[in-house]
Amino acid sequence: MSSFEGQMAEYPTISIDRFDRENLKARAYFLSHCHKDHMKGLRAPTLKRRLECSLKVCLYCSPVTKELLLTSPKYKFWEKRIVNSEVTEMYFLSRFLFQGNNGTVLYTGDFRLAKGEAARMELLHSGGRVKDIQSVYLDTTFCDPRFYQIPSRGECLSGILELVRGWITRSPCHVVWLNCKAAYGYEYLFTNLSEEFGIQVHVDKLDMFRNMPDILQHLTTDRSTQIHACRHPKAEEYFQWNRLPCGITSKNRIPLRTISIKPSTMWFGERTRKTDVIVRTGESTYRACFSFHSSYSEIKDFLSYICPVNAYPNVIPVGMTVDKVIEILKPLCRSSQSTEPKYKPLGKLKKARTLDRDSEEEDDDLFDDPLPVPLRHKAPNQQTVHPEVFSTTAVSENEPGKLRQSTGCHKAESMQSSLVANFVDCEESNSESEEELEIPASRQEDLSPVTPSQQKADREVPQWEVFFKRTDEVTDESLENCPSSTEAGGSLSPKLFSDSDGDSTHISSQNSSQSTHITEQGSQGWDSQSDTVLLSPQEKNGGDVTSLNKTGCRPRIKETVPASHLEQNVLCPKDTHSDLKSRDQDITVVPTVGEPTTLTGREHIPEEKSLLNLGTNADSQSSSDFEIPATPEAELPKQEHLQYLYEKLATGESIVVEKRKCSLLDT
DNA sequence: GCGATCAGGT
DNA sequence: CACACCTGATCGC
Repeated sequence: MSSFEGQMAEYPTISIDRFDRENLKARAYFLSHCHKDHMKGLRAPTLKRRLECSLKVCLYCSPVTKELLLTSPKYKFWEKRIVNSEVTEMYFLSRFLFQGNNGTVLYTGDFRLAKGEAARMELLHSGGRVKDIQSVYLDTTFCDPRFYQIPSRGECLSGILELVRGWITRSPCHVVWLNCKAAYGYEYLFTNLSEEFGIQVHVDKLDMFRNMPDILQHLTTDRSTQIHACRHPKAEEYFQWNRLPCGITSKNRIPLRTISIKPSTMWFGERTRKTDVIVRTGESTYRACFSFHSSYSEIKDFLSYICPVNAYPNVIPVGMTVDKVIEILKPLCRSSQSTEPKYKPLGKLKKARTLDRDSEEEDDDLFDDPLPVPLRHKAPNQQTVHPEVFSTTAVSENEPGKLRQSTGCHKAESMQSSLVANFVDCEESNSESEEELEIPASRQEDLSPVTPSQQKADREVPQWEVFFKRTDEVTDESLENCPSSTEAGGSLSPKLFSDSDGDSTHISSQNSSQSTHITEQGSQGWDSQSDTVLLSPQEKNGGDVTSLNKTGCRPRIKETVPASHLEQNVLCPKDTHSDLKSRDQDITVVPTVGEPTTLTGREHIPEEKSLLNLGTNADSQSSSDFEIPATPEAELPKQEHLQYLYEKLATGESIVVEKRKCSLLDT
């Protein structure tokens, strides 16, 4: 369960995966995926009211997330306020990378990345090197030595396929029920099963996938299939009586023979031999290994690779404490690894400021100073916000050719001061106040969007600068003032399965590791296992990464990835005029969004960015970089640092050199 | 009546 | 073990 409060110390004016409390004041929202624990407050009346008053407030999420979100009427009010942030959907994970004056910050969302895979993620690299990441807000669900290793996705999928095969091939009346807990996230499992056996998977509803053909084709509402993933509150009880959640108990008058497979996380210690990706828990019940999150060793591998200055846990595993988790993360962060001086994030440049900043801003200077260095390593959600000024740039990878940048500098007012003012000026009136400028329609069109529906939204897209401003527009008071809104086993081969009691294992993960075949397929999911590789968008047919590959196109493993050229991918909001100014100073949001679930579909979006990645490389990064591991350990003298400095020097910006200190969350 | 929270269960 | 919900009870508005 995510305990992330929604705000990042570096960019406190935006909120991610949390929409309550302090987050009600955010200038922009980001949703990484549609799991309830990441949607807290998203449909609350208070937020809804705020939207009605603040026309600039938008929600950034991937098309797939948008699609799933809007399937529920409860979230319909967001429809016109959703901005497509999809960029590199090839990752199965949903993550956002923010690049701005306060440093490059990565919010991982929930993710699972196999060892070594970070090296293939273009968004994390620049110029053949790992980017200089100031902070990472990490999915630490399994950041506990107890969860040292979790069988790879490919291994797990392989085990499930074999289990299913051993059952459904016995007779048409032998059916399996996939007892899935979460609403989304198992799509890759369904699509792989469907593809493998040529049988669609029965689900209760599939309208949410209506625009995701690659998933849709593998699902059905016809209960006569042999593979079910339907759900019902009393499903377990039904199952006891050989009744599936959808109610059927027989086929052609012949009683069904059913087995249930419950995807659940299985983990193994550092030295334990990994085995049993499938465990038999009863006469006709099994548990199959399945994880949405990275294992302890995967987390460490990932973190040591990106080597950020700071790492903040988004989740505190049960039985752990924040301090303990931090103790684990800290040694993997830069400050503790080398003594080299590191450069602090630069504050906004004066030069940039003058250029970008809106004239209206009053006390810009007050906030000019570079952020106090080490961004506070306080808790992720720090209440005290420092006023900061910065310009933002959003790049959309979608349209390679069109890069829109928006830059602007804003300084933030202190919360108090801005509250009222903003509320009055901006929120109450639909017309944008000075701060929130209207974006020329033409410009907006340029933004990345894609789907028709989105275009509309895009038009209303607020300017990035606004988001990052520190002003808080909403106060309780203001909220109140707003107008109220109107609106069986036994027969299976012993080798394959083991009884939960113990001993026997069945489908060994070790063996399965060889099944590259399966693994490949598995790569579609968001998380790729060790052998799986990230797929490029194209492979998916424009579809989602996740799941799907199967449809016709088999994912190739080792694809080089994606690319998100960060620089290119920016979602960009407004401001054309300031365009290319000092890019460095702008905040770039590079959402690499994917549904954690496997849905990363972009199917509904035609042109898609599929092209995005591939082709163009933005700056210095070339796709070839993937193949080249970016010397993880090479801590320092990074070229990028030098390059960074050169750029700063070239633009006349000031550079602050900081002595390296270890400052991982100072708590 | 609704939402938020907690407990409990799958 | 944990997860990602669900349900139901309680409390407050």
